[in-house]
Amino acid sequence: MPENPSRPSKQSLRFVRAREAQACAVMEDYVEMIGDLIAELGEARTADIAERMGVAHPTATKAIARLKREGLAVSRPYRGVFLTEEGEAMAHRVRARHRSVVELLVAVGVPRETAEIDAEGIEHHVSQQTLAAFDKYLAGKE
Amino acid sequence: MPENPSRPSKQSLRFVRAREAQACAVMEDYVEMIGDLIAELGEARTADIAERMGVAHPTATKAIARLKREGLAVSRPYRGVFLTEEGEAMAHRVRARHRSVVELLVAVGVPRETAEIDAEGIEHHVSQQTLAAFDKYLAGKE
DNA sequence: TCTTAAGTTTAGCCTTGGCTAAATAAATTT
DNA sequence: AAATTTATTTAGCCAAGGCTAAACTTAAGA
Repeated sequence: MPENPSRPSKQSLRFVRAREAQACAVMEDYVEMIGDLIAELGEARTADIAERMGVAHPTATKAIARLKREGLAVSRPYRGVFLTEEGEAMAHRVRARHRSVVELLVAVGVPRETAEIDAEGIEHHVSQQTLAAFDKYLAGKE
Repeated sequence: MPENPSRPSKQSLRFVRAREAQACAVMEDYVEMIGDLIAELGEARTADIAERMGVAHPTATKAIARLKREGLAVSRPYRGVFLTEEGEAMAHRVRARHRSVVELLVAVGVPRETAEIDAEGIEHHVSQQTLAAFDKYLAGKE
């Protein structure tokens, strides 16, 4: 069997990795957003989540269902959404990474507003090692 | 009508952008890969494309069909795939951007091997402005 | 309280991008 | 030339993540 996607060749590894990262991206975004809303407003409602994510309500509802299924969030019907400990932890991690990515982009000369936009897509593909390098670089800058 | 996904709020813009970028990502990867294979081997066969992208044959076949539908590639049944002028142009653009992203990551201290992996996901979210900033930064470092 | 307004969920559709299994075509070997 | 191997495509499945329209709950106002 010369072809076996479960044991990818050296060449294809980075594509497989990128796809894996992408699969987490949406969940990470929702978790972070729910964290933000709770911090700001005390609770995260479907409508607010949808509005800020730029999607229709039912899309947010589906995403929330998936978060619950994966143990990242909890909610009772027609009530606000809250994060589990695991969700909370992910939100913190994601928020910190987001900040580092934005700061690094700014540090190398990207306008802040552009950095904010691009970071939203970039952050999900920044590995531990790369994040560590970013933080070290930023620490070295002052 | 307070909610209208087609005119996203300021808050949600960056998510909409990230989703748009993601939608192009797969096409960009295939186009670049086809370009690589043609450069290396003179033609791009389905099996080779699939192998290097880390997917099963039929997945590559489907992607190729979409490339053709969008005017980026051409092929006759059971024959190799080739790029249109538009596809060629995209391949060049993507390749250049990829190089810049890798070099920037290396320049800020990311190990080259990690940079190669992470760049694969990151590159698709690097806007013109950010790319310009990267190139300027790299030129300054020379 | 009862009606209306606002918010949430459910139902059902679409596309993308994965997959496996089967059919078909091309190339190679005997 | 025929048979076998190799390569490609087709068929059909699945999940994710979009959407709209309709149903259902909750909250608010008359």
